Amino acid sequence: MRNQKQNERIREERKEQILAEAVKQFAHKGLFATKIKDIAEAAGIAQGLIYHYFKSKEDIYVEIIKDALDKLNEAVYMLQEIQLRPHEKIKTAIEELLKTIESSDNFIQTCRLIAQATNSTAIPDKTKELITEKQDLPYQEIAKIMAAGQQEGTIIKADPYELAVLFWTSINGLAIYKATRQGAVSIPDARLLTRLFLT
Amino acid sequence: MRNQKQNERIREERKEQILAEAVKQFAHKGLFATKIKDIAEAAGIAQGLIYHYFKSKEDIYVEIIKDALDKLNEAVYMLQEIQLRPHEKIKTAIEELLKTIESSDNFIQTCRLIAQATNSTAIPDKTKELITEKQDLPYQEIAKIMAAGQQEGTIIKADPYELAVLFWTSINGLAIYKATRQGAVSIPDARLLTRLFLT
DNA sequence: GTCTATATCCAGATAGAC
DNA sequence: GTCTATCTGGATATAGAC
Repeated sequence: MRNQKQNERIREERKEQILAEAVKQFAHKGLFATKIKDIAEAAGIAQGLIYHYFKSKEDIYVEIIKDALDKLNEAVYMLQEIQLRPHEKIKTAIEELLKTIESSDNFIQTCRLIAQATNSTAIPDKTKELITEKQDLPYQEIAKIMAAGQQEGTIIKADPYELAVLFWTSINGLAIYKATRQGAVSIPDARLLTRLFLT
Repeated sequence: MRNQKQNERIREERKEQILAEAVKQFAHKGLFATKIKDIAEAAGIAQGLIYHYFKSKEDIYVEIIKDALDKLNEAVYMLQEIQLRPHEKIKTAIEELLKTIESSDNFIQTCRLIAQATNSTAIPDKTKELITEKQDLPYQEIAKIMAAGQQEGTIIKADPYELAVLFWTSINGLAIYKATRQGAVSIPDARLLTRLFLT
């Protein structure tokens, strides 16, 4: 039936619209300081309508954190596919990530959301599970690449996982830095950071 | 009068005790997820008694964030005093900071508090002012040292402030990393990070 | 100084009209 | 599907007894 299909499309669109506003609010203020009213107002709908689309505020949050973690992991998987030698993978990864930090609000929001969720014990249990489940993969993948590069003698000798920790904490730190000083901030050149890992 | 003095001492002790518990709670859960009841319970006192010592939850928070920022700045000032050549200052600073991250909960809590406050727009105005007022000093100081080291040819050529950004975002990232995985996590060796700045 | 009891408010969630 | 009105719980903050 035509109407049913159309209704479903509207429903999906509304859901996306609510999620999009919720992402912004959560990224800027966190789970507890964000009020359902804020999200509704930003989306230009009545406060009660949110509950036509989501069971609770927590539900929205969980879905958003899940998306954020998935997005990050997906990016890491893509890195895995690229046909490059290990040290070149690290180099391009850093270049791309820093470029994304400078240009895209989306990625920064993802970082902020994950940082907040990771840094707070007062998040829903579902969120905690998602984090313990999905948080480690990026570290593992980068560690693998580091180890491979060490075999080729192009990556500095050190515990690969520690290098991965350094990799992600730097990237993450820079993303948060950028997020908290909107406007003209200069992100360090990718070559600086690359130097940290290459022989 | 003996009684008055004693009362004042008790008053100060209670205040410190409340602040100490509040720091823990805020560091773990943030301003909005932390309830006055939580703090009171952790301190082993009645919920209402908090208001005998502080005007509001926000007031406690502001005082704590102020202390955290001051503590960081104080550490930076101490670095300034040390009689060392620039590249050695950077080296010792990294060593000391990483050592502190590994051993002291205090410093990590400070990092968490500042990170949360910096990363959220939903904090009290007083807190915002404190941050804009005190946040930049550590970056400036490290940038100065970097510039001095460049004069001597011991620090890598790059914008000094960008190097400072890299310095603090790395340290901060590692502190948060450690905070969120309590237990056996290995922080990268200081030499790795030092390598990033020295020629 | 400390506690218990309570006023007040606000936000999440529901009910029901359109 | 959307809105307005409302219920309800919980949290901040205050009042008053001890």
